[in-house]
Amino acid sequence: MSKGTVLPMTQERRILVSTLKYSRQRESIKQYLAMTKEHPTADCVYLHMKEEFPNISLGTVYRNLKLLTDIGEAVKLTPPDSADRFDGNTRPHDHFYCTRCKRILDLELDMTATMPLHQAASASFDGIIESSNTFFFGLCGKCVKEAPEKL
Amino acid sequence: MSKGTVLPMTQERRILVSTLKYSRQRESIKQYLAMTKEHPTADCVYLHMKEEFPNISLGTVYRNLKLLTDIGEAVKLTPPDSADRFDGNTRPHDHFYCTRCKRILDLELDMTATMPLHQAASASFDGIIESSNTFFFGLCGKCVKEAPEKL
DNA sequence: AATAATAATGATAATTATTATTGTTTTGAA
DNA sequence: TTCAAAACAATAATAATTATCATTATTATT
Repeated sequence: MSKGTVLPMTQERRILVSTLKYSRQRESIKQYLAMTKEHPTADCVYLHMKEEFPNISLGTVYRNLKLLTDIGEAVKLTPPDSADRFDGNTRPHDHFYCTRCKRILDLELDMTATMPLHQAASASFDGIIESSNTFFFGLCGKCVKEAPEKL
Repeated sequence: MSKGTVLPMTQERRILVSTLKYSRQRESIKQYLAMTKEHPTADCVYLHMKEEFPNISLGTVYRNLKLLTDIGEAVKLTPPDSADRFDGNTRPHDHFYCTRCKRILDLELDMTATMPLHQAASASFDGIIESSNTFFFGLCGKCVKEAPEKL
């Protein structure tokens, strides 16, 4: 099965999806997520949206981020020690979380490396594994360069 | 390098560790984490501790969970859609999060399966990867049995 | 095009998880 | 036994997120 962070759609949400109405705000959020590689928090998305929609409400941002996540047009990431982040790249991929600068970076891993993990997990488990997300921790290249002595 | 969820100890915390004083509350929390397989939340730990220490404060539980995590005697897990969980099993292992019942289960994976992942991640990355944690999502065996029709 | 139905919005209140503060008690070394 | 440091309980404060509600925007229907 596919590897990734997309959670299964619920029955309730399926109904909601069928009656989805267009909104300029949601469209703009989707577009922003699609182009950025920053993995922004809800608040960060909010600040960006304010440039286009000065009156946009933070609740609207949260509502749409959840909606986009539920219908599989965005992915929610939950790092330790900070707020949730959102990623418009919905292809299965993993992430690196820099413990110094708190940035999240995409990691497109080799399929031959990820398959055995999924296989091993399924083999040693009696339930059904639908997806997975691996968070790698350490120091990003930028942080290593900036202060290599602090390793 | 080792695989797991233990974040690197900070300088500040290292000092704290060197002057650590005994406390019955912390000892009990540690013992509870060591024996349970439930991956309890801070609040859940708090309720258990109340049986032994009726006056224990939730703040004390949080403080000690963070301390135990920092000195590597516990591991903090950050699932999506719910509060942080704590695991007294500090050996590197991954987790399964049931999207239906929200339980977290331990997954001891085959090393030959996890190594290529770590290697692939390191190879395609210019920083330093110190550890990782994979969250698998799906339905646990119990949920599949209880309602197989709802797959 | 006017109208009706309803989904989405902005404003804001409420909730949840977590951290910080403060005064008191416990611990362990001198 | 004394004393400073650490841990405590109680509680206030903060941050992130969700819920409520009256108004506005979107879509389907006449």
